[in-house]
Amino acid sequence: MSAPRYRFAPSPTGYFHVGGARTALYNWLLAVKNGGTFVLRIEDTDESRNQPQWTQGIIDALEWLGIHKDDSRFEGPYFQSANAAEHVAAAMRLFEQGKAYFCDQTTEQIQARAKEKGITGYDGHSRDRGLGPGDGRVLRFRVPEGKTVVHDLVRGEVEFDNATIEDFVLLRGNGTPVFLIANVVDDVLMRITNVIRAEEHLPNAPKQQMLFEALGEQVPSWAHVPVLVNEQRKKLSKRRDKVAVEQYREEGILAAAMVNYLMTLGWAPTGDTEIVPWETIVDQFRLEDVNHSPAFFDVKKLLAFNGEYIRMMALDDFIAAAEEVFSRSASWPRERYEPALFRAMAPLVQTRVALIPETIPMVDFLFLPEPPIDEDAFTKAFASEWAVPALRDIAAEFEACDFSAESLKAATERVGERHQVKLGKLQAPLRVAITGRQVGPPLFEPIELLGRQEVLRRIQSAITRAS
RNA sequence: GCUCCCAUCGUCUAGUGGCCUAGGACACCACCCUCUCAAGGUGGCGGCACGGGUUCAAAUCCCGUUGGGAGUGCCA
Repeated sequence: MSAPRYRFAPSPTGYFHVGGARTALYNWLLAVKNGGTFVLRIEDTDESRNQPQWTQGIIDALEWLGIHKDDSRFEGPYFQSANAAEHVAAAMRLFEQGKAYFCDQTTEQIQARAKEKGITGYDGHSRDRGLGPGDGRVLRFRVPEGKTVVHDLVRGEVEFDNATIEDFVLLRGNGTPVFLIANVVDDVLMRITNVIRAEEHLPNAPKQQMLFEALGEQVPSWAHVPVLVNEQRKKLSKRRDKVAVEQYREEGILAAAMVNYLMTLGWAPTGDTEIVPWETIVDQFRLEDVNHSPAFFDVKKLLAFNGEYIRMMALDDFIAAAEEVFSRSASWPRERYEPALFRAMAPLVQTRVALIPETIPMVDFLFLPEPPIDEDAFTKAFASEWAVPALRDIAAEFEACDFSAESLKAATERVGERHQVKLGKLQAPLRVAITGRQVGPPLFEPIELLGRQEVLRRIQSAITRAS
């Protein structure tokens, strides 16, 4: 028994679908677990659609997910379009053996006859007309009588009556192969032993199985995993839904969180938590355990996973990740950035973000010359008549205290007692004065970091603004 | 229409005939903690689609119904 070979065959589309990410992960996981190989094949019979940057996009996305091109278990990328000659040769072999035949019927003619007969699809009109190859003639597979049963690792045995499968096209009128045959021939060429793909391909399985058999080749082991759906329970589509993993990545989803989340769709690790390391998933995952029904891709839950992963990060890693995001942000005040200030704040923001980029509005006020005032927050915070007088008192207290977070808080509390306002309420105008916003990380630490002069200036500026 | 697939809390799932008055996670709600917001802690809400069988026993097996989905291209 030779080592299994799993193939992942995405189409070059310019973006990497989360559903594709999931099947890629399944293939990779099993290849790793079973000592096999992960074979990447860019699947398009049309050479012109194989854009190099799209292929690179797929490789980058796989890399991000932890499927590394330079890993010894990774093979490819191969390009389906490169094998066109082989595809045609195999199809012609089928023709010579009488397992396929040429047909000159146009789509219109086929439809007209189908309508007349009250059937759908092609009726096998040219089966016994003995046509040879010719311009505009398609080569169709002569579907044998009987039944085809597909042994599927996730769904068991699926039986198809061959009578319900029309004589499908192998070669187009212009002589080029269609994906059904190209796919099978490539699988043979690349010695693929395991096919794991989305359920939408299940209806293709009997057709391809018949081709493997007609070609005298070993049928691979099939596994069709359920599709990912949106809240309307429809298959995730580029038009309607956010499906590009690149987009989630840009928004700050961590690879580990994405991988973990994707793996909990249709499957779950043992125990009371779904947040588990990749090694555990590899260890426990079995295709046979994958659910049979479609799973809703829940962005809210993905975000929750991401928050968990952020909180699990070591402080230094969190800081590095945040600084990476800062460096890519157009609005980030990079010329005034002080790493030490952020380092002091980082532990306070780490528990407050679900996405790394959310760090920016939590700390930018430290580095901006003026706090970015949120008008609504400001109006609300200064609505009470005690706001301005209390702030004046706070300024006076701040002037006198030793300016540690602790004493700043104590000072503010004293002012609160004087004005009969709880700290929870009193912090609102102070917070807006300092940070510009009504919510954020704990207040007194950044006040300490900002320093007496700047803090008093911001308070004064807020008082002026409110009057 | 035809073919195929599917059916446990709102969502993702555990469950492979007795351990199930169905467990966990996300979301939601309440309380605790608390300088806002989070995080954390505690508790709560909430489900086996329906109808028949089989069995001493069914979420689990069988049949049917209903409801969802996918495919139905000289796309992949």
